[in-house]
Amino acid sequence: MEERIERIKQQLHSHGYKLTPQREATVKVLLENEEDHLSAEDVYLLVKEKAPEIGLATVYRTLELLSELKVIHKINFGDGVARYEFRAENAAHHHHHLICIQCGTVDEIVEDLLGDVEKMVERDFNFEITDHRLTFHGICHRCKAESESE
Amino acid sequence: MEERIERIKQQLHSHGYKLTPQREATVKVLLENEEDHLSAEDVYLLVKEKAPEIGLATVYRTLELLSELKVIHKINFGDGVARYEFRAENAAHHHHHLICIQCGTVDEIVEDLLGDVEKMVERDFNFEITDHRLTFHGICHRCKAESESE
DNA sequence: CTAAGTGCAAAACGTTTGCAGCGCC
DNA sequence: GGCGCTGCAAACGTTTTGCACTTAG
Repeated sequence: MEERIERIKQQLHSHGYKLTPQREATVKVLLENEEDHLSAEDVYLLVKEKAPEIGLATVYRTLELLSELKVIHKINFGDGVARYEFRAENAAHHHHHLICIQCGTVDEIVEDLLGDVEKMVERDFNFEITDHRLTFHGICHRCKAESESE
Repeated sequence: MEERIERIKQQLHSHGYKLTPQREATVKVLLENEEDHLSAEDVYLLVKEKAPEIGLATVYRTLELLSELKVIHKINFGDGVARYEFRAENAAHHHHHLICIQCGTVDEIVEDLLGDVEKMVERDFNFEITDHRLTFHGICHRCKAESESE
């Protein structure tokens, strides 16, 4: 945890930015809730518990800054709010999302399912892929278990 | 074109809705620009050329209605605006998007690349897939050709 | 001292909604 | 003459911005 903050601090410094207390609080919240896909509002409320004087705008500015530095990733599941998650350190390491249409939970698949598909797309469409997004919508194992036990 | 409008008219009627002039103008714009992925604002401006008296709210309501009837599909590429495209007639027929980060063009891949991947996900994660979204971000063949010729 | 960073409030953005009026069966 | 549909304007929730103040190097 500490060393990850230290790393982010260095990334900020190398681009001429500072790790202010507000930014540090925001990063901590993101680290502590790495499993979830927090919205800016979520982050704001959690940060406010540690540092009540922080403003929503600062959280937005920090999230945008961290996105620019590619520390976090801004994702959009189509529900009108942006969510944020840490980026994998090694660029090749992709992951995907399973969104439950019943309970709304977002699970992750950390395996890279698209290696072959990407190669095919690059070749057949002469398209140089820099990133991809893959989400599955459906019913998660929890909701399936629940409906079966009824 | 005419028969497609007729079909949509029937779909509306079968659910107790009418094909009003405003709705018809909207559908026509969607049909005429099927290649593009128009935002609500885009549709509004194009419809306004044919029917200047139309309101933006009506366009939104029409697009929502057509989405409900599964005539069109609301998609979100993460740029903050919803876009719309016609749905494939046969539900099994998926397609995916190639978004160019240089020129912004959205191309389509009509092949279903995910058949095997879906089976794997359903089995390994006990997740019942109802839908999926796959987009690749990168540099399209046009921009690649352009940068090479410089 | 200077520039970056902050909090607040106001603005902007895409989208939705309330409502009075209109037009079609 | 009732009801679906429309246009307008106002409201909405999320995100951005302008500005004066604070802080760190």
